[in-house]
Amino acid sequence: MPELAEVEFFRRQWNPGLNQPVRSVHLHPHSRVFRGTDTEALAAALTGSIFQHSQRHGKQMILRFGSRHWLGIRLGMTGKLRYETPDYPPGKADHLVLRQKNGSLVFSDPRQFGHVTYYSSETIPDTFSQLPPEILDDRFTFDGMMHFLKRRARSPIKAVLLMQEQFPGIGNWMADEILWRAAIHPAQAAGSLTPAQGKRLFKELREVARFALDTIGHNYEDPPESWLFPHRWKNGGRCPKTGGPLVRETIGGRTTCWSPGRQKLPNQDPPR
DNA sequence: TACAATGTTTTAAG
DNA sequence: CCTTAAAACATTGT
Repeated sequence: MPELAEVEFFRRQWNPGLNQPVRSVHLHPHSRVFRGTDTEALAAALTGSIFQHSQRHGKQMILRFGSRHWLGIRLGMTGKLRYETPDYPPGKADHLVLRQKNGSLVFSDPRQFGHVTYYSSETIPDTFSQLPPEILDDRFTFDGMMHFLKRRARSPIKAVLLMQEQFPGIGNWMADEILWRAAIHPAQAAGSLTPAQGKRLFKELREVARFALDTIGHNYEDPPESWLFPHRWKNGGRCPKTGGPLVRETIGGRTTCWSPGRQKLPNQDPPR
């Protein structure tokens, strides 16, 4: 479910528990979401510790408990963070529940593509601090982006936008929204973008990320009707810019929506 | 029933 | 070693 701004929204859901001790930890030890992590150590470490801080980078979150305990959380397709009552009874998909005096911090994920990892260290784990720059960071540069596109020259631009090592936080709906705004066909080869297309892509990446964080990140409201977002899953949906029909097709392994009247493939082999 | 879902990770081929 | 495409993961809803 979640991309950049949705992850930010869910991160905030646990804010009521900040600066409060965790009284007890409830988890399903063999749940897939804990793959590769020591659940006994996690439970022992967090019991009695204070929830100090949380931050997000792309779709990843890191939370600090006490002085040397960290939880890395990724939400996968269906993960959520919720704040429930102190005696909230965990449901089937509630893999982790941290009980506090005033409420329960709940991580749920029916599909279990999400991931919860426990780290013990004085400082923030390298796996988090070493992540590539976010879209809105000054270190995310046009030249760096174009270099990455050249390294993925034959892949459809849609597939390249989903690569977290260059575009942290971008997911399926954001990629479609950005390409639609930039008037680039999602199947166009990443290495064939003109400098002008690159400039538009770079601009729209930043604008969509900024707007999404400022709106969805706070209250999960849907983007406005003037965006592609509200129209992209509707059968018979129409492009808010051209009024023409929208098309859906699998590109880069994901269902992709675009406006053929606006997003055209460059002519490669004009008929003789 | 069959298929698709706002996501990674692994596997295999070129 | 690098890029690219497809399958796999597990569950729910249409």
